[in-house]
Amino acid sequence: MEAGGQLTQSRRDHAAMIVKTDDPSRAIDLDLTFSCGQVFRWTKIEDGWVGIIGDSLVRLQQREGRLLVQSSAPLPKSRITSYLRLDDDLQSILKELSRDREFRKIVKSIPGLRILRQDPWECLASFVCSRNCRVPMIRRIVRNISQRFGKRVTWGDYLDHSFPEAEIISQASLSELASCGLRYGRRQARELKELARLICEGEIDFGALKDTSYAEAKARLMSFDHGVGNKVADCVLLFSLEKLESFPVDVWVARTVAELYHDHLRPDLVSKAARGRSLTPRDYREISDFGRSHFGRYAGYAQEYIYHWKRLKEGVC
DNA sequence: ATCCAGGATATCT
DNA sequence: AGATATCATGGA
Repeated sequence: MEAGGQLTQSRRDHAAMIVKTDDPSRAIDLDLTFSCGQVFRWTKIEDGWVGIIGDSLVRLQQREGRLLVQSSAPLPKSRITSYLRLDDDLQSILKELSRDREFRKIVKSIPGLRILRQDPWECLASFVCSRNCRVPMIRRIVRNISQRFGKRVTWGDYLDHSFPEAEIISQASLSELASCGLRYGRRQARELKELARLICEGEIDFGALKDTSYAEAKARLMSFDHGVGNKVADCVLLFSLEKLESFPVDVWVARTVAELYHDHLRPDLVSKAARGRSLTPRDYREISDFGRSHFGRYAGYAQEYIYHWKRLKEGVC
């Protein structure tokens, strides 16, 4: 191919694709969406967010009523809109969730926060690693795993690594995994390896889980005793398996629900959650079930708004 | 130093 | 079935 053709090809790859977000139903705030603790591998560089979708390095820039998208390799626009869940009518969802004064206040303070549609394996691995960690540490662990086991991707000045396939992790050494910062000695490393193996062997089939009900998919994910309990399962179901009714409960959500909706919970649970005490499975179920019954089919969105609003208010992030 | 983090599991009563 | 003990680490 002649030089002119290559230049044209190169320009086409690096030209910014425009995704329109001017309609209120497609509103999105990248800062809120990437820093709300649902995903751990996007970083803000200058005025853009850089991360990986599939095997491509992607840079997203927020502009008035639109997003500018650039990537190291051509990506169909549908891949971007799917990842960002721009197919969710955010305006309608938030309207449906705004059933009380407290929640309307929350929505008003952080409009444009969206749930993403993540890769299930990366999401599962991330939240298995999340146990006993704060968000910045989760980010570091997931980054370490990617750097050590993922594929190197470069694009201009940017360098990053894809998240390693389950097959790679299923063959990784425990000590090498543990040295990425996983907790509890080699225990979490073993859990991650076992989960990777189950995925490779088809025992965990994300496609099938997407087509299953929330309750069945959750029971399946929790049935292996490899580090996936209530909380991790709910996060994976919400952030990567289309279960928007999932209502994950961590210490922040428990505390905030106890504060805002104390009339709906047992008094002893309210005081326990307010003090940040750890929850029993029964406590977890009570708060999570409340979330689903109060907010309905989009309870997961409500959970994420509550979580991020509280953390911003407390100055944690 | 002490406390805590987007908890899960094995082991009791 | 529901409470309790244990796991074990970087950072504030």
